[in-house]
Amino acid sequence: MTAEAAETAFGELYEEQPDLFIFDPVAIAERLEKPKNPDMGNYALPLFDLAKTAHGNPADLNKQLTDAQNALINQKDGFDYLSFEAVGGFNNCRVSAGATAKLVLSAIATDEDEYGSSDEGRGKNIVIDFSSPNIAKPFGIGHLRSTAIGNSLYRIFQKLGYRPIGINHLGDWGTQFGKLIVAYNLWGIEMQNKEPIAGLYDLYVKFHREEEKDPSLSEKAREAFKALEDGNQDEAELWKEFRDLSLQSFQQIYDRLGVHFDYNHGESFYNDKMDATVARLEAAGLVTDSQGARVVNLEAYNLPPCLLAKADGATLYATRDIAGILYRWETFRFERALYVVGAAQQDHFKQVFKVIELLEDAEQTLPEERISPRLQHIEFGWIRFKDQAMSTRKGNIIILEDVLNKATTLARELILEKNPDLAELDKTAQIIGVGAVIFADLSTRKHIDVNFDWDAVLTFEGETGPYLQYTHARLCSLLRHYQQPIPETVDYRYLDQPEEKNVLDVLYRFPFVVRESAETCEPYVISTYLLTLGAAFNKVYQRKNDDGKIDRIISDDTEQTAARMALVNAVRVVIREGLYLLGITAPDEM
RNA sequence: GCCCCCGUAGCUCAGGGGAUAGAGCAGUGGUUUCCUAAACCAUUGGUCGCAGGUUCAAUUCCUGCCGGGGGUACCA
Repeated sequence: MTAEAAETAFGELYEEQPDLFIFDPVAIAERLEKPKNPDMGNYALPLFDLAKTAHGNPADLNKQLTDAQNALINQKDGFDYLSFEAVGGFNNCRVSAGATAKLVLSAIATDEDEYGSSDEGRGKNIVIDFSSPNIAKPFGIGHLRSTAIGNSLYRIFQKLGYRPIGINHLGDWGTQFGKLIVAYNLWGIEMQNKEPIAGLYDLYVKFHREEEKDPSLSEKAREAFKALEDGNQDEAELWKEFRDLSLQSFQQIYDRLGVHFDYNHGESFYNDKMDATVARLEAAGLVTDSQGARVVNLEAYNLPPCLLAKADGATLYATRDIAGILYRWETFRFERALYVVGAAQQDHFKQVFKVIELLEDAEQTLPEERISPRLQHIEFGWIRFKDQAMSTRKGNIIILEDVLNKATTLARELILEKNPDLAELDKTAQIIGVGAVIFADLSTRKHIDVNFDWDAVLTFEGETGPYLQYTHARLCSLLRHYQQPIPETVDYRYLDQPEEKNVLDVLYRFPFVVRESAETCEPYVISTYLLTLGAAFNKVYQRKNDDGKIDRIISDDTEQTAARMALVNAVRVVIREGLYLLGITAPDEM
C-alpha cells in the first residue's frame, strides 16, 4: 500500500459515483494530507473549501461521503484494506497494516542500499563547488559547513543518478598572497621553528596587526601580488611552497572526514584564462572604466558594479569565478552548477551570475546553450563563536582538527566505559567522533547562523549522530543474534503494533525525503528524517507488553520473529544509507 | 540609505494555511534476571517578536514596525 495507491483508490472510488461527488480524483490526490495525529488515520481529506463550493456544511458532506465510501468498499473487491471515517470536516482514511508492510519491506529487502535511488539524473553532470578553504590558513570550523553540505549534496545527487563533479575551489590566489609574501620576507625568520601552517597563519595575523599601524604595508602587499600575477620568479616560488604545505595539511582533514574531490582547481588555476575572459566581456560591450578599474556596471539590476580588474591591472575573485564558470561549462557541459558558499557572498554570486547572463544576451546564445539558468548559489549561515563572527584575520578561530580530536577522544573514553571489549577501538572512536561533528553541522537548516558550542558538538546523546550510530549498531546486533537469514516470505500481518506501523510509515517516506533534500539542497531534511526513524524504532525495541515486560523482537514465535527481523533489517538499511548520504559512517558495533 | 537572513519552551532547534504547536538538552520521577541504558517511559515548561490585513481557517501568506546578524567597488 502506497500513497500513490491510496490516491488511486480514492480516485477510483470517486469515479464510481460522479453524481454524488463534486470532486475530481486529481484534485483529491493533491489535497490529501497526512494527519499530525496518527489516531486520525493515514490520510486525510479536508472538506472545508469543497463544502463551501457545494454550499453545504463540511460535517454533513463528510457524513454523506464517508457512508458512500464505505459502501463502495463493501461492494468492490480489492479495497478492503481501506476504511474511512468522518471527523468534523476531515475525511480520514486508514490503511491496514499488512498492506503497507508488504510493500515497504519487500522493496527494501530487494533494493537494499538502492532503496530510494533513482536514475532521474542519468547522463547529467552536476558541478558542486564546495569546501574551498584558503591556502596558508588553518582549516577552521567555519569551513566545515561548506565541506559537509557539499559532500552530502554530492552523495545525494549521485543517489539520484546524476554524475556529480566535486571541485575544491581553493583560495590560492589573490591579494592575501601579496600580504603573506611581504610578511614572510619581513618576519619569516621568526616563524622558522614552528609547524608550517601555524607559522604562516601567525604571519598572516601579524601582518594585519602591523598594517593598522603602518598603512604602507597594504601598498607593498598589492605590489607583491601584482608581481606574483605577472609571473615574477621569487614570488612564484614562495607561493608554490605555501600552497603545497597547505594542500598536505588539508588532505589529512579530508581523509578524516571521508570527503573526496574530483578536482582541486583553485583560483590560481584560472590565472592564464583571465585575459581571454576579460577580452570576451569587452567584446560583448559590457566593460567600462571606473576610477581606473575595469568594471561591469550592474546599476540597472540594483547591484554594485562587478570589478574585473583593479586600477593596477590585477584581477579579482569575481573575474576568476567568471573564468571558472566559462571553463567548467566548456569542460563539463553541466546540467547545473552549485556553489556551496556562505550567505555573506550572495551579492558576489548575484553579480557574477548576472554578468554571465548579460554576456549570453550580448552573444545571443541559444536557450539550450545558456549557462546562467544552471547556476545556483547554495548559501548557508555563519558559524559564530560566543556571538562573534569568526575572523581569520584577527585570529579568532576554532580549528577543525582540534574539534575532531576532542570528539574522537571523548568517543574513545565512552567506548572504554560502555563496551570495553570492542575490537576496533580507535577506528570506531574516530567514526563516532567525526560523525558527531558532521551531524551537528548538518542537523539544522543551512541558512540560519549557528553559534559554535563545544557542548553541542561533544554530546553523544539525544538528537545526535552517535544516537543514530548507536541505534544502527543495535540493529546489527539483533541480526547477529538472529543467527539465520531472514526468510524471503514472511507474514507481514504480525507487524500490527502501533509502534511498528509507525516505523513502516517512516520507512515508506525515505525515497521522498531523499528527493526533497535534493530539490531543496538541504541535507538537514535527511538528518531530521533519520532522527524520526531512529526514535520510531527505539520505541519498538523497548515496547512493553501489558505485563510491563519488554516485548522482545526475537522470541519463540518464529513467524512473528521473522516478520520483525524483516523490519529490523529494513531500518538498518535505511539508517545506514541515510547516514552515508550525510557523509557519516555507521559502525556495526560500538 | 539600499539588499538578504533570522526572531517558536530556560537553552539548541523542527513545523511554513487546517483538527490539542513538536523534538532534544537542562529539571523532576521511573525502567536493566543484560536481543548494547549512547536507549526507553512519565512529568514540568509556550500571549509562536509586536501591530494591522487576506481567509471558513494564520505560528504559517501580505504590509508596517521592533530586535539580532550579514552584505554593500579595487579582500575572499
